[in-house]
Amino acid sequence: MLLSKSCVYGLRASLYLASKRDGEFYSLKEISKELGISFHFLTKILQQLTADGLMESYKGPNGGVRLSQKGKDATLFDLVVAIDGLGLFTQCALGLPGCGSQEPCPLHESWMNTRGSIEHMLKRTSLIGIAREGKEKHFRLSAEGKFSWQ
Amino acid sequence: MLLSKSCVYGLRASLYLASKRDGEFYSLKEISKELGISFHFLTKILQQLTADGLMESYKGPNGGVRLSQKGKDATLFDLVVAIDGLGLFTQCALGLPGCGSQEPCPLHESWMNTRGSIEHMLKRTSLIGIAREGKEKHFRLSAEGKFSWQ
DNA sequence: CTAAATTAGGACAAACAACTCTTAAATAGA
DNA sequence: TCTATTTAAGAGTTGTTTGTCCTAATTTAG
Repeated sequence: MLLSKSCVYGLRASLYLASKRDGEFYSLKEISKELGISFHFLTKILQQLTADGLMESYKGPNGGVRLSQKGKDATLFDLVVAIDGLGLFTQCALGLPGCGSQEPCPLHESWMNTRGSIEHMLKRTSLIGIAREGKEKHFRLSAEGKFSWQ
Repeated sequence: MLLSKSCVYGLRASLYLASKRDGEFYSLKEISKELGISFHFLTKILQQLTADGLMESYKGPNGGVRLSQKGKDATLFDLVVAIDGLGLFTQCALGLPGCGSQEPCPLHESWMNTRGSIEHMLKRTSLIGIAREGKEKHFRLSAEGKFSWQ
């Protein structure tokens, strides 16, 4: 698959937060339930995004997580890189180290283009953009339809 | 990563065979050594391609594998599907089951396009096409440069 | 101050992908 | 026929990803 499960869960949780009231904290319990993601697993992933500065967390009753300013400004590319790293956008399609225009593998040229189009797609898509569009078009964020845009 | 290691190894071995003398058998020992791939692991992968009809094998001294006619006609898409399956070309970027134009996830439209461009790239690239081009341009198929086009 | 709710963090378990090893079957050649 | 060479097939091992569980640490409310 293109993105790891961790990455997909992180993206969906981020889109969830982007769709909610700005500045408020939402508990992991609620997010995991509405999106149908394992609570403990999601905790790990969002801890990573919090450590990365894309989210802010608050402990205690009525605590939870929310997007930081950096998170609100983020594109999907920023989130993917935060979780899966840059590999998808830098590595050779055939896994050859040092593949480049100097010593290209047979797929180098084609893959550079395709890879670029993936990167471009993720970079031009912002969290808040999707949140805005999602409210009109009622995009899905969960398998069973538990989640709905406000 | 986009493709599994098994898939990448299968692709590289197929490109290896496409670059060699047509109709001759090449031993897995030789292929694995020149491409720097574990012998036993490569064996498994090429067994799969043989079972799929993309390669033919011959046991005993001077035995080995070669591309079948189906293999010679194959595009990279055929090989990827044989090893990694159709998932990359059918699944939702956010892993949501039943994602489609009826109930799209936020990435559906964009991902359809990107996914299509990956599919198109793999479908327009044939093994023999690369083998021909590789002899001119000396593409790399192995990490340490053990392999060279004839 | 105490209890409850929440995230943080580590250890653990299960599933899968990647790789290794051993034995069997087929074939060629002496 | 016998031996060496090669693919076939299955079992086993290792490592990574995914998922679970338990114990802190923090904060709110009573």
